[in-house]
Amino acid sequence: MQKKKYNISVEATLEVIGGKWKCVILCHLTHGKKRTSELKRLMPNITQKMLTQQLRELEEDGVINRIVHNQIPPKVEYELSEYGRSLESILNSLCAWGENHLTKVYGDKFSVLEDSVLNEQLK
Amino acid sequence: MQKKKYNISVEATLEVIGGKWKCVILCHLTHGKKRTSELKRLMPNITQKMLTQQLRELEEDGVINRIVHNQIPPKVEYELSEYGRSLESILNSLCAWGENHLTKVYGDKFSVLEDSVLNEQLK
DNA sequence: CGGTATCCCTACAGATACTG
DNA sequence: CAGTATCTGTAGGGATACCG
Repeated sequence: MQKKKYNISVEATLEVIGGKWKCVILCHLTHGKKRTSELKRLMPNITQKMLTQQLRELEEDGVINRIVHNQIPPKVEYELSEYGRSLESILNSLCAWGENHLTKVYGDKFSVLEDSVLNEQLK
Repeated sequence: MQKKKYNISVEATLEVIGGKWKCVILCHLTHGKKRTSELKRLMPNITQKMLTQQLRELEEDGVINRIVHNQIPPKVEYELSEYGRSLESILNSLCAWGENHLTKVYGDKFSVLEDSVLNEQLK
């Protein structure tokens, strides 16, 4: 058997977006093309290693594009591929559900730090 | 700080449905109430320990209900809670995307084993 | 049948240092 | 800036046995 067996189709989805950071990365990319360093700032808790690793896997699965600008200093950008954009509505739903969930759990004042508050987080 | 900090709201969603088996369990429950043993048969690769653990966490987060029938032999059923049903459209989308993805990757004949083929899988 | 309790191990991820 | 390469540690999860 060369093909992996799945007992339910959602497992195939999870194989693509189920990594520890993949949904988060993809969500950020729904807001547009991002440089590596931007992603790192957007995810203060991810390590360089994990970031690269997860990006590679997402690229292999065809949901993101890696754009290398040949220049010094290096500049690499990532964006949702056309195929990856087929995940956009799911990603948006996931974000929306999370927001609503936080409101439900913590009340109106919950602590999602959007892109704005990143300055003081750079430990 | 008593509240966990999230850098993006999808992290809150992942906290609820991001466990290794949670999406799979929830997908099965979108098809209706299920007994513990049914779930185990639907997920041949999950261990009793993980199944119970994931079910407990889903229950704590309020997305599933645990229904205990006081009888011998014991009978316990799980179902999506009302709150959990707010995840249904996401779960369905995840399943649908996975099906489409498998078709894309493997062609029309892919190996998702739906509920039907479970007989010969009970190793 | 459904659920605990143990033991145990490895795969994943963190830290650090280095390269082009 | 972006990305490797090592080393290391730990906690997530497997196997097994047992309980109500």
